[in-house]
Amino acid sequence: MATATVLKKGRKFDQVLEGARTVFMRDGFEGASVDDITREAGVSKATLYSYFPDKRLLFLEVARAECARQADAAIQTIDMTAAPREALTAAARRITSFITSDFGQRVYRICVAECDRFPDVGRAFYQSGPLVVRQRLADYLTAATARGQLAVDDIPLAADQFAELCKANLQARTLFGATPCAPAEVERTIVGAVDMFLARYAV
Amino acid sequence: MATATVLKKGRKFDQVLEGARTVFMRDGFEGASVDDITREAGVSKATLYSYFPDKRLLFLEVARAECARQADAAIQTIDMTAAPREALTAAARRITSFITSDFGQRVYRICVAECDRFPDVGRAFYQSGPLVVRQRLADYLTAATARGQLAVDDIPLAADQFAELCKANLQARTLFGATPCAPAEVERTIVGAVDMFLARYAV
DNA sequence: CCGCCGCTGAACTGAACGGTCTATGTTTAG
DNA sequence: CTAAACATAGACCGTTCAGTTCAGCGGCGG
Repeated sequence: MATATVLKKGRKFDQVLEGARTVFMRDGFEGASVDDITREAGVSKATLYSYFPDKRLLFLEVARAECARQADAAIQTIDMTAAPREALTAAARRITSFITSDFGQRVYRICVAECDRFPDVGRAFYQSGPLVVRQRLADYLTAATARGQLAVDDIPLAADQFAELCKANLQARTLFGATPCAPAEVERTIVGAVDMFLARYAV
Repeated sequence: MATATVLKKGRKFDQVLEGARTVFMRDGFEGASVDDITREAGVSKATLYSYFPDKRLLFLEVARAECARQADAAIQTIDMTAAPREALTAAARRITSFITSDFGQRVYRICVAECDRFPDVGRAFYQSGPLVVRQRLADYLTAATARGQLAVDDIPLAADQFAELCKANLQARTLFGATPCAPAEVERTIVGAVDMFLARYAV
């Protein structure tokens, strides 16, 4: 990759990136100081600045890597041939577990906070997260509809609706720290999402 | 109110709060400088610090006021006696218009970003926003179910589901600035939400 | 007319932070 | 073995910013 070649110059490159990841994820962009990052990475400031021209670019690189990681996690495909209830339940479980995970929450929080300052980060997150999920779901819905297992007229809308149903209450709760989400509640949300979706789109 | 009495001392109090509101909403907590706020409020720094011991407390006060304002807006009640389709459509229109509004988006963004540093802000937002909507919806669903117009078993879940369906794609899109949301799309989301909800819970 | 009180505006402090510079290893080529 | 080239640590610099201080101003009650 051209950009990576431009950046990567020494053996401590990954160390810097890893330290930056830790600190940025913990403290956000403004909250993280470059000194913290060097300490965390076990690297000197000059070393850091030899790899990245400034803090902003370092953050963008970390964000890009996180988005890619998220895309990888999301791409674990839905079983395209499974019956609707099974396929949707499995998908819902994946989505809810990401949303309630510490990692998912931190990424979301930072992207929401910083995509004002860094529009690229917001777009990258959206495209490598929600959009991937939406596309996967849409693919499945298309296949299932073709097979006559579902009757979906507006596929993109249905995909969005299902993804959103999986979040019901869970995302807000974890994000604003009102009360922790019990596993039973997650399960209830999943079943509720699948039931509602099938009530609307089953043949 | 006891706390207000402790704080309020002079005629420029509201001026300070208003200026702080403007700047915090525009720039967030870290992004806002106290000097900016005094300039915006047309007030000296000493005056500001005579009302609020520090920036953090000032922010909390602004956030509390914003949450209250949001609660007021949300409280405009659903017509409890209307038929499901009309009542739900009206509710959906209120919810979507708040979500896609500049104001709603800013409040949400700031709360998500800062509720790590200020857990109180997160909780206040949740309780005076999503929770109020949820309660209103639950009240309506209870009434409509009693009237035999709907058949909802798990009322809190159904309320969350409906609120969430209204966000489908709209919130993520506006938040991450991928592409603006056309009014037609909002309408499509509203109709989709109501259709799906009724498919699941109509008698 | 006096004294009080809220307010002003500007100067100041101390700390934090992004970014740079220099002195000191460390590696590699000849 | 030596010297050039590069990597590194961390002191250092300039700036920004929260919060303080203080001398003075204007209006209002007594």
